[in-house]
Amino acid sequence: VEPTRWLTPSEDRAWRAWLAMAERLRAQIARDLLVDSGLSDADYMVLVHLSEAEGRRVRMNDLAARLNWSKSRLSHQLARMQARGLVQREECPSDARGAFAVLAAGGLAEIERAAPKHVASVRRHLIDLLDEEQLSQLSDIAELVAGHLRTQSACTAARQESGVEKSSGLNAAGAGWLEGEGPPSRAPRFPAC
Amino acid sequence: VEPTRWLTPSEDRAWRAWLAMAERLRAQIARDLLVDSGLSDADYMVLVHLSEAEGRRVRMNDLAARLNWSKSRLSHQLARMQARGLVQREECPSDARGAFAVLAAGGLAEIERAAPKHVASVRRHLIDLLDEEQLSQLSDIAELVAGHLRTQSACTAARQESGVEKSSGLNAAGAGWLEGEGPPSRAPRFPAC
DNA sequence: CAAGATTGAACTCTCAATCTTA
DNA sequence: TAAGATTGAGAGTTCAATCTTG
Repeated sequence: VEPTRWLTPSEDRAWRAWLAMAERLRAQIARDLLVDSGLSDADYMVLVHLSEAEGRRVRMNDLAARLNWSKSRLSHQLARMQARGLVQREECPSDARGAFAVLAAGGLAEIERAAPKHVASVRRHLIDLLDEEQLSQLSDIAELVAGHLRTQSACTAARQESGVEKSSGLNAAGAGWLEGEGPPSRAPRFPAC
Repeated sequence: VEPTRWLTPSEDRAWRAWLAMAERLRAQIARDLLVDSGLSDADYMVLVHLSEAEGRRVRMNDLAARLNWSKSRLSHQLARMQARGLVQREECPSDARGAFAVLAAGGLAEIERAAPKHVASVRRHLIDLLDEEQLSQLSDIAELVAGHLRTQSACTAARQESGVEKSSGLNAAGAGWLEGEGPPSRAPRFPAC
């Protein structure tokens, strides 16, 4: 068994800070959106992607991929949005199996109404808090991490084949505890999820 | 009506990169945890907080606050975990209304088994991808943003009282479109949620 | 059979109502 | 009455099965 490289204090700080930011920011912006515009973040994301697409229509499969959603989730979500007049479904001429999700007039109206307040919310809780340098640091870090997760299957496969470590050459000096020994003091600190 | 300050290209880049990182990282680490250890991220977070607490017990109210969860969510979650032998409930001697969530033997065993693989997952998908400088940049940014959202009620109140802008003195030169005009080209780009 | 998409059931989360005690 | 906590119903998500077409 290999020794577990626990997180160093500064790594743990980064991880917990990330967790707090991710959860609170997501929750707050979703809350603002719902209160201000009556849209869930799922609703909004669908409307954004459709509004940006050529002809305001996207194949279901394609849309699910862009949103990183399962087909099932998208199908249920669109059924609800269709019932509210935000989107429509259309058949695909070139492939009879396929279906298009199409932005309906009501959906366009909704997102046009919602967008200004949503932008303000994003500014208030994130963008306007950061200076130019921090903004570009965040972009770089986020693109790096997201890019590394581009292909989920590759990551999962890699994890199962080889051992768990050696993911990159960046391993800092291995300041950590040994497995079985656990984190030091009373009240052990496991890394938060 | 005030003109909407849309996101500049570099701001939009940061926001979309953040969204992609947040969603993919959360999903991947939750997937790893479930496959490797049979725990949901909610399960794991509860176990972490209980394992770190004095006496491995936390008042329900307190635990809900630390997790940023509603009382209702925590109550349901603990009911499920209790049925699996991960936690127990105990009465509070000093306040008969209160209840403690207590880490059960099974829960301790589960998190001890899960933690090493979880740390490896966190390293693989985030920590080991960043150098020391990026790690501290991430910590600083995340703590700043999370700290600003510390008091959700304050934020919500502030938004409703005054207008939407003027959140801080950091406003860059207002490169944006005017309201009603909308984003420029065909296929308008609204800020993604 | 594989790919595109939908369906239903089980599970999780949210919201409002409820119950008990300070 | 307010605080701590639970409950049940409704909404959203996931998982496996299904249906149709390439």
